[in-house]
Amino acid sequence: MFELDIRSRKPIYEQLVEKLKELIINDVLKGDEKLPSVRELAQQMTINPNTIQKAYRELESQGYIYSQKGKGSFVHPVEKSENKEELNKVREELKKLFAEAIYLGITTEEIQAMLREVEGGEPHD
Amino acid sequence: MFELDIRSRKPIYEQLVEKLKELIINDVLKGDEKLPSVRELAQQMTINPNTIQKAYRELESQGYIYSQKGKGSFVHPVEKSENKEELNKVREELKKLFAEAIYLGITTEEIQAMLREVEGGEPHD
DNA sequence: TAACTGTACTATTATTATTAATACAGTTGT
DNA sequence: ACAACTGTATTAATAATAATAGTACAGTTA
Repeated sequence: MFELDIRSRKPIYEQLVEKLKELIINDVLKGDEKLPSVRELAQQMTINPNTIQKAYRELESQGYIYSQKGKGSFVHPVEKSENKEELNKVREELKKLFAEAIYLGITTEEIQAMLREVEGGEPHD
Repeated sequence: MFELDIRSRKPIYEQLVEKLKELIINDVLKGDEKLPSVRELAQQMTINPNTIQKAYRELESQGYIYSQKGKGSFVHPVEKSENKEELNKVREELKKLFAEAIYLGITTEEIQAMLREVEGGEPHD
């Protein structure tokens, strides 16, 4: 499914959250698609089930997946602008990053080009 | 100078790095301006000097400040696109954030508006 | 019923962050 | 030369967090 950097200083569960978020955002994992079960993924990656569970719990609280006892965990289909907290967090991060990028000398033209590039590749329906 | 969230799960030295970077990027701390000494800042914030040093070391490795034995630590004046590693890291983060923002339903128009906003407020010379 | 699911809990270990106490070398002003 | 600053380095002890291990319970499915 993906790989983690075991010797990174970033906690495993955080890396898991990031990677899964990426897959969901890039529509590799489609809406309502079932994720590997906690135990299954744990075995695949040879890490502890509790660590997977922690990542799933985090993803759920951020609104990216939902879980049902006995059934499994699934990708939360996007209903636009649903998670307001997450939305504002992203807005804040964008502003910070823009300031940093400009500070480092990245031109607004380049930034806009990157935006168009990402925009073009994201018809997630 | 600023405040840290002592009960955040994010390490103190990381918070320090972020805050200082922000001040530098937003030109609150000007080029070649002297930062508080390791011991001084440690006393002000009632945290250990080693923690400050760790943050300063990180900022130096990222190219945001420079330090001189016996003299102090200073804001590194920007010579555009100097730190290529940092540049590419920011580019990568931008792409990820764009994808996430679009996924969450933020329009490209809004993103462009935010960019213009930040752009306008950053004549750091 | 058997074999799956998520979830919760406690205990233990491993890893990392933070503090603490020194020490040394360079700078600055007196 | 001296005192009082600077950054830097090192070692040790403690605190905080991440990760593992083992177990249990409730819901689902065939």
